[in-house]
Amino acid sequence: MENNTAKHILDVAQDIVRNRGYSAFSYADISKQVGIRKASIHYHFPSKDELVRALVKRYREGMARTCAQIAKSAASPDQQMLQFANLYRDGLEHNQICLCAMLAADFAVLPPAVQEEIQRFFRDIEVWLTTLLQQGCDDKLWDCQPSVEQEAKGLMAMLQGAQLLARSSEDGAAAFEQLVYPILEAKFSNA
Amino acid sequence: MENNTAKHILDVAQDIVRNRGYSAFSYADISKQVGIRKASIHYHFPSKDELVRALVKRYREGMARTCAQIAKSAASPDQQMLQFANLYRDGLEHNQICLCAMLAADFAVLPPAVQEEIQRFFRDIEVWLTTLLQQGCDDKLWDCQPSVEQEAKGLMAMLQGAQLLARSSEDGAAAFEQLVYPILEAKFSNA
DNA sequence: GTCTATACGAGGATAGAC
DNA sequence: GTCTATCCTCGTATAGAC
Repeated sequence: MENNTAKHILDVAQDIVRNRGYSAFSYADISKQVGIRKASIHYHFPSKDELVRALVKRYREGMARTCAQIAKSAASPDQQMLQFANLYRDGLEHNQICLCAMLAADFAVLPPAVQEEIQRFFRDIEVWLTTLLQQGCDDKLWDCQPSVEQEAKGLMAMLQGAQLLARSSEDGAAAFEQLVYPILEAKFSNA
Repeated sequence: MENNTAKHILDVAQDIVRNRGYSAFSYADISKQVGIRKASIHYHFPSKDELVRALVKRYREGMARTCAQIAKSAASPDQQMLQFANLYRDGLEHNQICLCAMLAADFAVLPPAVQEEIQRFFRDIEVWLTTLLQQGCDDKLWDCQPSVEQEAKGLMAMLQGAQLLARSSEDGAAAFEQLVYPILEAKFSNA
């Protein structure tokens, strides 16, 4: 139980940013939810830029671990694809989209170090998806046209976009499911 | 030439919001670019909420007109689809994504009146795309699975998501093209 | 590590002169 | 219609006591 204050701050900050965006989150918000004063946050993270940079880095590394676990599981490619999509759906149940999807929208106002973390996140995801698609093609389950790379990019775009669209629905998670699942079913089932 | 100040303010505000988001735009920004004082903006738009509401309404109506023009043109369904996609690409040349895509990310911090405008925008787009897809299916050009409605949702999601992803690339317009065009080609060509 | 106190700028908004 | 002047709140950040 090494649940220190720094982790608590990042947890709260992540909730706020995923829900409201980079420009609309403040030390005051964190202060209230963590239960310490604004000034105390600066002890753990000297500036807002540093805080967000650490936040995105942690998020990216966590996502990489989660994806690695999915990949090394015994699940079939189509099950892996569904597990991956579910990562996005789950956040929507609390009105949260992917941290990096939100920050991609805010890209123009981000400090350069954070911009680089975002780019790396999407690169990692694209590589992971490409690998999964390649496996499905090798197993003769799927047929990726015109290429696995192209299919991976298209899938990423659809998932990111579906989250955005789901935000403006009353039940975001349901809207996401209705949009994404039939498409995944049609393209990446193993029936 | 009835290019009054109110229109100038909205033009500038639109550029800023599409580039930086709702929370990161201010009266000071508009003031500088329009060449009037902050206080003068309040004469045209009493509050920030009113300004953004007028902005989204104008954007939605303009988009509806543009789409109507595409629909009533002599262009074939696949050409219409390309023209539609190009609307999104064009903004990226100035680092701008669809106003409503940006505001969908900021949805949680928007005043209710603006939220309703956003929802209406996406509804309008979805109806328009569904109509186009239905026409293509009627003409035996395309085959929409599992349904035209589903295909329309998926297309919207991909286009919105492709814009987001393109933001973090150096050349956003090029990244958008490389992601979207091959997919449109594969699905909605008339060859 | 967390606190109080404070600096300093930027935010939206209003009153009233011109 | 646009200006100056001003208000009040909130933003990040720092100094120094405990």
